[in-house]
Amino acid sequence: MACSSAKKRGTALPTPYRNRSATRERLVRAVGTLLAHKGFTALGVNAVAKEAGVDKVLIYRYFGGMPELLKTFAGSGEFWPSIEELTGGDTATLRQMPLSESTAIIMRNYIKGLRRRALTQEILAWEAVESNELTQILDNIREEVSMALFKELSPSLKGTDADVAAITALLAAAVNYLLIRSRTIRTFNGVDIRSEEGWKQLETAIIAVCQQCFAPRESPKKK
Amino acid sequence: MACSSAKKRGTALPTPYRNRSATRERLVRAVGTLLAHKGFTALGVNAVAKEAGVDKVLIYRYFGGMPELLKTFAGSGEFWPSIEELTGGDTATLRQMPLSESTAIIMRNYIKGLRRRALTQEILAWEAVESNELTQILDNIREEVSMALFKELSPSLKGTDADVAAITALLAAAVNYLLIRSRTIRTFNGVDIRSEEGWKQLETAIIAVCQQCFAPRESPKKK
DNA sequence: ACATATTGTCACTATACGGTGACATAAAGG
DNA sequence: CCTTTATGTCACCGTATAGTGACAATATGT
Repeated sequence: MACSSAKKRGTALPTPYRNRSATRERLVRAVGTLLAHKGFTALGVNAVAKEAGVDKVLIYRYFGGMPELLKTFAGSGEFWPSIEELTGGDTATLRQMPLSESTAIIMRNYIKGLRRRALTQEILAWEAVESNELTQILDNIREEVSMALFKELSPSLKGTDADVAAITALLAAAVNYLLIRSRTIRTFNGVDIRSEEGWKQLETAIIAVCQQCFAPRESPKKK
Repeated sequence: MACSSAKKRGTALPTPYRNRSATRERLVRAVGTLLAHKGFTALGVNAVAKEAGVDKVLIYRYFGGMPELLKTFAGSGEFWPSIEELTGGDTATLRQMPLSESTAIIMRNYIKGLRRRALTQEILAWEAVESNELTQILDNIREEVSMALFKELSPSLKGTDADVAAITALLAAAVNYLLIRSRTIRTFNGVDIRSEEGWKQLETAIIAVCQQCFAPRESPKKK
């Protein structure tokens, strides 16, 4: 594709820069850098074109508009932890564990995976105020992954009375919210959500919740 | 709006409509209705002035600008559950309860109090993307209330090993997030966050977490 | 080499925004 | 009564946005 076309007529300009796919890619990458750098409030055709160093009309020519460009951007990276990332790779052994253990591992990987994705955090904040191609794609992936995880852990689900879906929903929602808010505030409920210690604190709390709520029944006293 | 003022100079029209405080109030109320109706993305001097039916220059004359108007609006209503609302009124009896009970009550009141405040939910979403006079005030109130609650429950805090601050932070954060997201998505982790049943499900899950994690130690085995 | 289609630049429209100055009109006070 | 002050209306400025048409420069195919 990168047809680094030969010079044609004379005048060697070392700039064979008339490459459609290259500029397309520059635009897509510009979305990412702009999103990570300035946030989504600054994301518009003018800003993206300026960041990419090309004319904004090419956004319309090559993508049809910002929505399509966003869609392309959404497919250009991994914005969400995959099942492998969440489970640590071996779902087989995870399935054998008690639910209190497996959910703790998953939540720990979830925190780690999201904390290192600055772009995803930005999109998470975006999702709070707007629904567009990008956020919908991310929402779909999230829901698919969680459903697949439930399927994966289904044998473990029998051993508990707790509402696993609701409790894990709460924990994941809490992580999402605190990540979003850490961009604008420092403490939430007295917890420092900007420091490493604060997140260690939250992580151990989450693991404690998993262990307390999903603990295997040792003495089947009731039912 | 229809300032049916007298036509020309003569004759007393029964419309003494040159009232500063009245227009001030109209502007403040316009912020509320606009915020509840169109969301904060539509909140600007032009929109507020149009909604109030007055000229936007009065926003500058009477308030100095949007930030001050927002500040006034923030002081014009109760956007956050008070301690009384969260505790149910009698903090004395609450203090006697085991922590698993008192936190459950507080969380239940928190959900109820926030679910009925549509405007607060809008501001919560706003906080995800921007920091302004209104959101800062709300953040301060929230932190103050939570700190006051901790003080109120301090006698109960001795009886547990759990990190009460971290766990309650998680639960409150989860409620905030799910309320925000319910405006744009229907299900989160398989839970229907738009239905009454879904929130009942979440509420029982939260209460279960409180009971499991803050349960009083019956058998003091360690320490 | 030439004609053609592609790639890119520029200028422009229309719209909306925050903000300000000039001016009309009403109330208040002498 | 007339003057002064407060209240409200209007027109405008500068800026930024999304989007489009015209045109230059380059690559491509014959």
